[in-house]
Amino acid sequence: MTDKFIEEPPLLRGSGATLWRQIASALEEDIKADRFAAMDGRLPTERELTERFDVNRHTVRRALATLAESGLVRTEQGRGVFVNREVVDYPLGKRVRFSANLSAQQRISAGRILACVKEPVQRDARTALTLRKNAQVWRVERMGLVDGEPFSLASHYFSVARFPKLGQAFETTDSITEALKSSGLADYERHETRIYARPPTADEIRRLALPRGRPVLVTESINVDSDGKPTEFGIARFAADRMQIVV
Amino acid sequence: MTDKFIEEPPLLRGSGATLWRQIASALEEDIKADRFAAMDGRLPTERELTERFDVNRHTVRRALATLAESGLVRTEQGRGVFVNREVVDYPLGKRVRFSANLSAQQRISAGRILACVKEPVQRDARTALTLRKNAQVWRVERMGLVDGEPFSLASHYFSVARFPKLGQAFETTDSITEALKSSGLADYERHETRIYARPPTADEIRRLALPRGRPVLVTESINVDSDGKPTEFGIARFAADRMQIVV
DNA sequence: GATATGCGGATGTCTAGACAAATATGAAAG
DNA sequence: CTTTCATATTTGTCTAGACATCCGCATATC
Repeated sequence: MTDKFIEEPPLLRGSGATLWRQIASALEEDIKADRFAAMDGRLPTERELTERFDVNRHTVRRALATLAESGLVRTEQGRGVFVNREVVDYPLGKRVRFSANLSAQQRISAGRILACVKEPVQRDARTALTLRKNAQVWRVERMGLVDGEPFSLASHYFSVARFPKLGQAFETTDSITEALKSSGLADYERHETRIYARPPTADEIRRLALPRGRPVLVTESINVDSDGKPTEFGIARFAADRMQIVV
Repeated sequence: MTDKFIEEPPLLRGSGATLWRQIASALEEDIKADRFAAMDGRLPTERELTERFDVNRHTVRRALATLAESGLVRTEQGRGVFVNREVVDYPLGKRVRFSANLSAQQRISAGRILACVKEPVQRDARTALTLRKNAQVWRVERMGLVDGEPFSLASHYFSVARFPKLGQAFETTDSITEALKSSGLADYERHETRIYARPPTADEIRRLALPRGRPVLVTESINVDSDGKPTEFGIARFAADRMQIVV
């Protein structure tokens, strides 16, 4: 068949169940069956839905409003209604490892090292890592993936003096933890994290596949080794509509 | 003035701010200033609000819907729209004292002893306090108040054999903890609590100022002393729309 | 006195249509 | 090729009216 919805059963009128509830649950079913994937998660327009269900536009809007209320979809004026990707919890405990926690959420996390360069330390990283002026640091750019989709963009800074051979490690692994281990750092924990949000750059919009007008959530975190000495300064940018930080 | 809303400033039309948002915030302000107290927390009818703001009924309903969404009011079909009294958290930890927790919630708790009688123990209390048949118990009826409003009705049972002079203590205090202390019980903790709900009696409707059709939430709890011996059996009835139990 | 019945008033649902605001798209201009 | 502009599309807001459903209350009936 050419149209998935051509055989839509008519709504039950005057049966106790309201029309808008029936529409909402029909759409909810479609969403959960991923039937809007072909339209990149976009729902039919309100006009199309009025034809599909043969009701007034306001009745469709009532249904969409409840779906938006429950977080299942979001409406964007002038663009359409879109299925919300599921929100990923991002816990910020001292000893929590993101990938381990994601496994608990039945998700697959992965990453890709985009770049690894040696450069003079800049202001924030220098303060965080307590380095002297003009010290050399590794800057590692990494894209985090959840279920294969771009999820985060992170810049990690490490002292070259402390980890002289860290750069080579990233030729064989995409994991920060692995690379640090091969450089002699067995364990670390989160020391301090600051969280804020800002509008995205054009690059972030493209790389994180951000919807128009959505901010990026930024975390700046300092990790320390078992002696409490700072080992890493990281700035991570997240698609704010796809995750929430849990403290 | 005879009408609090007679001088309602007209809504700003075409000023960027939507009418329903202006209506919602005007009503929110009225609610927070307690201006519906004279009507027992009932808002004007939708028809009256359309006249007050000079808009269509649907526009008023849009505003009311958002207020209901945020929990500020509740609508009852065929009756009206009512201000929700704020919900009080009632934690059920072993060592938690209600009044102390309420202070943390910026509320004032108090109580009033309604009655204190000596009588033969009944079934539930006898099981809970492990007393023999026909043993005498104190039954203390107490009304709990939060911010001066009736909040709970509780029956407390204590063994007369264990606390022979407890009855006199309530002539000078309204606090259960105080009275027990004067009878030699310095400390106790919560042992077990069962929770259920049922329709209220006429007396409970009156004393707790229950809205029509609302159930009472009932807790049956056993407190024990530091040796683990049961000291108190209590049945408390709460207005379920004014509190939630936190376990 | 207790029980039905009916009525008015309240909120709930649905339809119909208009205009506003934001967006997407393609044509025209530089 | 890029920018600007007009236009069509899409969602947002508001109005108008009809009927349904639920509630409270007065009245009638047994």
